[in-house]
Amino acid sequence: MLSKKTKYAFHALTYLAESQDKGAVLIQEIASSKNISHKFLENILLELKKAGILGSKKGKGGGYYLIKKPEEITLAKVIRLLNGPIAWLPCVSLNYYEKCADCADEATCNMHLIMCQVRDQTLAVVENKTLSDLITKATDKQVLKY
Amino acid sequence: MLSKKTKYAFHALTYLAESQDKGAVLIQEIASSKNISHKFLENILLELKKAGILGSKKGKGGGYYLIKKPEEITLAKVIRLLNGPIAWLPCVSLNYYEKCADCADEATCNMHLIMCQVRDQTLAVVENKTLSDLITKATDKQVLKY
DNA sequence: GCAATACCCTACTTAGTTTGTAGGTTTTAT
DNA sequence: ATAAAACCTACAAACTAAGTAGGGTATTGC
Repeated sequence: MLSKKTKYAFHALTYLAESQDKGAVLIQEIASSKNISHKFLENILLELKKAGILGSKKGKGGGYYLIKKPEEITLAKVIRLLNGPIAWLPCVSLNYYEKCADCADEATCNMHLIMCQVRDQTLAVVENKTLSDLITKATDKQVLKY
Repeated sequence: MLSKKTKYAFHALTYLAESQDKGAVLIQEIASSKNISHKFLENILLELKKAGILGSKKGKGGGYYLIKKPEEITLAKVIRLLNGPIAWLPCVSLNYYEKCADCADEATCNMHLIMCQVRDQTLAVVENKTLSDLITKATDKQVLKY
């Protein structure tokens, strides 16, 4: 299951994507609009900034804004950042790999092979979907849900 | 990520599948063979029993045994039982469905649709793989790993 | 300049889940 | 009867997620 942190991140990102023409957006504006604790959201936006997804401007008139195009921000990147590994086992994780303690040979381990399949099937979706697939079209207004 | 409980369940099930001809197997035998705390494993086996996967025999000479053929026990069933929902969001879960608070219409929610895809891709694997895909062939001995 | 603004940073608290432990009860074979 | 083994309830410890607190620091508008 995706953590609240991850969901909040997607909420904030979609909000920012829809406000791209307005320049920097206040944390407070996103927080109250999406019903997220201001301080909690602050941490999330900071993480997204450190990951190179968001930029920020300090001082009066400051705020956060996207520094990438929505179609360049994959769901996989956001999920890995806020939620952690996508794989079900450390030994099949591409970004958080850890060797199995009780396994001699990954090439012949049945569980390993099956979990690789699960990972690849999942990645086939989330590596190819981006923020642009989440944002609502102006002409086709709808509520984002998750 | 799969919990230890889930991994332990798979370890125990593979052990039992490989011991099918020997009748009831002691908790202690599985626990020490797979390096699992006896008492913790006890709870897991009990859950598997209540789910109709295992049978048991009390008293002297008792133990646990499979009451289904390995090829009838899907990974999905075990994962749902010990690990919880397979879906990434409650609103796309087939077995643990919950409505989203902040969503009016699932049919038009972009996130909902994408998460359905992830779920279906995952299920395509784990609903079609069974315990028989995990057990080692007698002629092709290998170590199970996860 | 300077005060207001708003991001930045560290640490802490609270709540919930996972993992594991303890001890007793019931059932069965011998 | 007795020993063996599953069954059951409750609790404890460890870990993680979620949220809070308070100040520090850079920038901007006036």
